[in-house]
Amino acid sequence: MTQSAPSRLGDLQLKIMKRLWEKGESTVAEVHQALSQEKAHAYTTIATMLRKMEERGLVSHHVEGRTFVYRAAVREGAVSRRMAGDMLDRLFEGSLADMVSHLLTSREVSRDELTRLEHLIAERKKKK
Amino acid sequence: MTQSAPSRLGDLQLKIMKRLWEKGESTVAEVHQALSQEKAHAYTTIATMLRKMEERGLVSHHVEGRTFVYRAAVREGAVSRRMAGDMLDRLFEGSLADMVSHLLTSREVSRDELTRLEHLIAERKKKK
DNA sequence: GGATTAATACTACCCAGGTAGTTTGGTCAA
DNA sequence: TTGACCAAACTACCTGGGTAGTATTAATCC
Repeated sequence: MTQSAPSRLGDLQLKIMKRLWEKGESTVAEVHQALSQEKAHAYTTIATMLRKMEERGLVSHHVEGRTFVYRAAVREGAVSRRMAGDMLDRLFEGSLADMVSHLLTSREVSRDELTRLEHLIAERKKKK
Repeated sequence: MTQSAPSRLGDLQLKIMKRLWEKGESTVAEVHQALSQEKAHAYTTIATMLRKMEERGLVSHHVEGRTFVYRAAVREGAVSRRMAGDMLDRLFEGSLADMVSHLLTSREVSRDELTRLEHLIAERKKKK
């Protein structure tokens, strides 16, 4: 888990990472199985993608018998933060308030979410 | 401005769009000039990119003398919302609170921003 | 009129994400 | 021991973003 988090991941890559983060480890077959619930992929597509991702340092593998067992090589939090931060900078010049403002006008946000947000902000303000 | 906003734009494309949103209209030379402050691009790179973007419906042009004058064909707000919303769904399953939580832990946020955020949330809560 | 200039058009790459077929090699059961 | 099966390896292709060189064309300046 030393690899620094990338600021961009493709759709498929992100889905694969999510599976690995959730399960800790997975074989190609398991990842393929899991993702195929949502959309069909060829087995080899997943295998190829995992190989490419390993080259990029996103995942690593060890061998069990003759099957590869993959695990994430970057932490979920780090990736989320990098990607979200990147977007924040690219689109809103780093202004969190601008981003939230845009998202609030275009999306349904439950009362519950709003309350959670209030608490987050209040909490953060206290620490300053 | 009928074109529906795309959920992904490359770096260069976004920078070009920002220039067009800001100025309303620009020639290739003007866009090239503006972007070259930050990083050098060949003139033809900008011209090619604009042509590709027109194919995709992101911009349109009219001719003045023999130079093309480009303008945005999608609204800034629509693009920001689409892109930010896409990211929100991809990374945080749509939970705004999760996203803000992550961003608050990893970034400097001024007291001022926090206050703006508070107001945004409060405002939104009232309207529910 | 011919040379220069400045604009677009055309063409060609590279790279990464995504997709998947084909090949190879090991394992296991009949 | 041979054939079926399964896993990885290899190869190839498409797409879109990014990059830029070369060709063409039209105006304008001497």
